[in-house]
Amino acid sequence: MPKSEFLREAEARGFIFQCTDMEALDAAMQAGPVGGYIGFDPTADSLHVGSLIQIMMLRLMHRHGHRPVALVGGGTAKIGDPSFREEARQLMTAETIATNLRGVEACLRQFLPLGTGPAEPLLTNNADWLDKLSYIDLLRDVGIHFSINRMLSFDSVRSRLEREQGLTFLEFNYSILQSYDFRELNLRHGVTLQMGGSDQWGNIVSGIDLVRRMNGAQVFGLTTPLLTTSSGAKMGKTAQGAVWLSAKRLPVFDYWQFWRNVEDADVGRFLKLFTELPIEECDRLAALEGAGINEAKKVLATEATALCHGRAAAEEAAEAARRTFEEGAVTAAALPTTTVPAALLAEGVPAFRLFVEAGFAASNGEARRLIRGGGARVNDVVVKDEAQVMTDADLIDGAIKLSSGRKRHILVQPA
RNA sequence: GGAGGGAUGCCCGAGUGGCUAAAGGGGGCGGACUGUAAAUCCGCUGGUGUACGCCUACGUUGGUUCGAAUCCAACUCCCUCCA
Repeated sequence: MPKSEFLREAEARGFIFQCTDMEALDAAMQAGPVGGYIGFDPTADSLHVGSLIQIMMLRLMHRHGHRPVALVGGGTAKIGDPSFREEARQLMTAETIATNLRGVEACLRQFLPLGTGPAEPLLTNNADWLDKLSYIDLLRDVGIHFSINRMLSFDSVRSRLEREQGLTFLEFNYSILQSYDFRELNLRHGVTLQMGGSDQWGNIVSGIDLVRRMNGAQVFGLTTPLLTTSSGAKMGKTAQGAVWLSAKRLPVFDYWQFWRNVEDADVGRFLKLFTELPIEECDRLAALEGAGINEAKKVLATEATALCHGRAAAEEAAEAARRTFEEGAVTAAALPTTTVPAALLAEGVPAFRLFVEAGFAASNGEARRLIRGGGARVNDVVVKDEAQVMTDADLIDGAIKLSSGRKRHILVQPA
């Protein structure tokens, strides 16, 4: 049982999967503030729920007086992490990386009060040092510490080698650069802990080795469990795709809904991981029986959304959900909205077309099937005829509410 | 370098000349039941069109045939074994 507050709470909340040296890390954390970092690769212009456990970990550190460091992989993104991947990642262009970096940083800012003071969360970019490396120097200074034999033995790499897809030299170097990051952060900011998902274990351990050899410092690694839902699905994937943290990618209402629709069995676990309510409160809510658990889900949704998008937006989403689901209101201001050319409605547009415009169907045929199946509603009235024509006359408060199934709603406005 | 095997729809996977828009499963979407849950049951699941249809699709290209996912040739990629 760890003694430091951070590790105790992290363990109690379910953040810890593996640690390289729990006792020593515990001792270090009791002795004083520890700098710990997590890397985020800019593979898209927003992070998604899959990275949330890492972000929450950084917040948890901060709350306990340690210094969280968020590293964005502006440099490593040029290579792509091959760990546990079946195929090589598509290489990204410099412009894509730059765009993604801005998006990822914005996501991190949503959660972390960044600053430069010794106790404030720090944001760094490994392009700052990786871009400057010279190949020969790197080989001599860093390469000499890596054993190919050992690198080949990592699970994350082995599967790639043993199975079909090969592993290019480019990708093989990812691990070395990530290790080098640890060393740089240790030198520059005194970081002594690297955290990450359990799939990062191999990379983290390599980094610890490198820091010991190059800097002569003892540093630590801590991984979080791979999160799945109770029914085994990978956390954070929904029908629509990833659950994005950026409101540009996923409306706040939908983000709230994601948490609201979590399986019963996951509520307690998620409350502890993705909200900052006291553990006892999480346990109390998770213990609610039957339909009562829905109250816990609402708390989860609002709390988790508040951390991501702010309290006000979260409350608004909760209210929109209440009006939509509990009162059956036709329009609720905070529902996601989209626009269609005003001319469409002025001239009259078939309902199926509108469902396509709203993104509820990928093709006219799919929209027709939705209507045939009885799952399409306009202003809460089931659409019976696929050819039904919508016009300006269908606007209510300047918008038409489209619903696909019980749960997906959107307001369509002419523009 | 040599010898075999393989490439099918979002994924897995059946299919060896017409009955194949292509079995079955998964996933997804919708419906029922419920609690905006899970489990279960039902329907749908290439595009276009109201519809007979038309278009696109079984690694790529070309060929045989009235007709090809299925036969032939070349090419590309992958796997296994030998050296």
